[in-house]
Amino acid sequence: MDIWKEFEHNEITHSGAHYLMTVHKLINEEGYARVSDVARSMHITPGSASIMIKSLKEKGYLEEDRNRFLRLTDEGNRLAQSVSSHRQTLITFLQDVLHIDAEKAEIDACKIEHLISYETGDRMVLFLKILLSGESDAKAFLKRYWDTLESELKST
Amino acid sequence: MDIWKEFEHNEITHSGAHYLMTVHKLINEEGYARVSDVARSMHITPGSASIMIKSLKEKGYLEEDRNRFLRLTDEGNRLAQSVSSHRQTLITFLQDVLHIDAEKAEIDACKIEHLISYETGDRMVLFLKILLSGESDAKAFLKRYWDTLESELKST
DNA sequence: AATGAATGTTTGGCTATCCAAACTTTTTAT
DNA sequence: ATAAAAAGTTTGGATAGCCAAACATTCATT
Repeated sequence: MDIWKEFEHNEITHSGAHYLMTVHKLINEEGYARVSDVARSMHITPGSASIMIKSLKEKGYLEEDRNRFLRLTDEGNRLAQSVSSHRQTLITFLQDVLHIDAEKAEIDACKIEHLISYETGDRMVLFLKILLSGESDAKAFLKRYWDTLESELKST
Repeated sequence: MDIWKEFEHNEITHSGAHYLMTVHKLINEEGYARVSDVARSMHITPGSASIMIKSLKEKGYLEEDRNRFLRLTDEGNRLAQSVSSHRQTLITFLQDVLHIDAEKAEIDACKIEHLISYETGDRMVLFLKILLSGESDAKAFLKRYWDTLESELKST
């Protein structure tokens, strides 16, 4: 398969990832999540949510009890956590390292959180851990980057 | 607009970016690019290429001369170069810094090259320039990351 | 100029994902 | 128990982008 065609072949779609994370969030914050709760929270119509949630159930990421309360399966939970963790890692890198402003950092992170591989996610976590560890070499390097960035921004 | 819905709102789609980069590549390597050349190069049917190329012409990224040879407009060229440069930057970061293997690095880079903002792209270029400059602090930090990575990989 | 190959376009089908609106089912409150 | 509200599903329409196959056009060679 051509590399550029791999774009479609992901474990989860962007939309699917956000459904799972919304269910997770609602259960944590409200204690439960039904189709219409998810729809409200995501600002989509109940019709769209109904269809997408059916498909996520068929894919084994969501379950529903007798009273139509949604639950993440183990697989769904694993995926939601993986995507959330990728997002957090990316936001940290963009915001705290590259110094992209918060709004743009969130948008970029949200766009790519479900697309990066586990490997990339894991290595970024390690990379950031060491980069932000406070060790003198890391601190010196970061300062050099930030200073250079600042002077480039000033000269514009 | 909810942040997660921004996923769709990009200057160019993944597919569109690859059409533009293919036209660019073909013109450089073969001297010209027609609909069927693009289709062949991308391993898609001429029908799909015909339709997508029509839409890229309507969007002002491609032009066709009297003999149906395709050309990038200034806008198309700018976009193709921007996406290519993002890709190269991402590959460098993933491969030369994080030490992701070449194949995985290419796939990840290809998935997100058209999604990151100019700002992120620019800052990554600067970040990499300083990180890979050979200065002692950067070198020490990188070595620490690589050593830690290696010992983590060994312990698995 | 005529024929066959190459090239290009159109049509209908498929998946994903959204919306609006109609319809059904369940819950709640009287 | 019945009416209203809430929740859920279905249907039809839209966009993006792919394929297959039918169709149209252009080119190249005799």
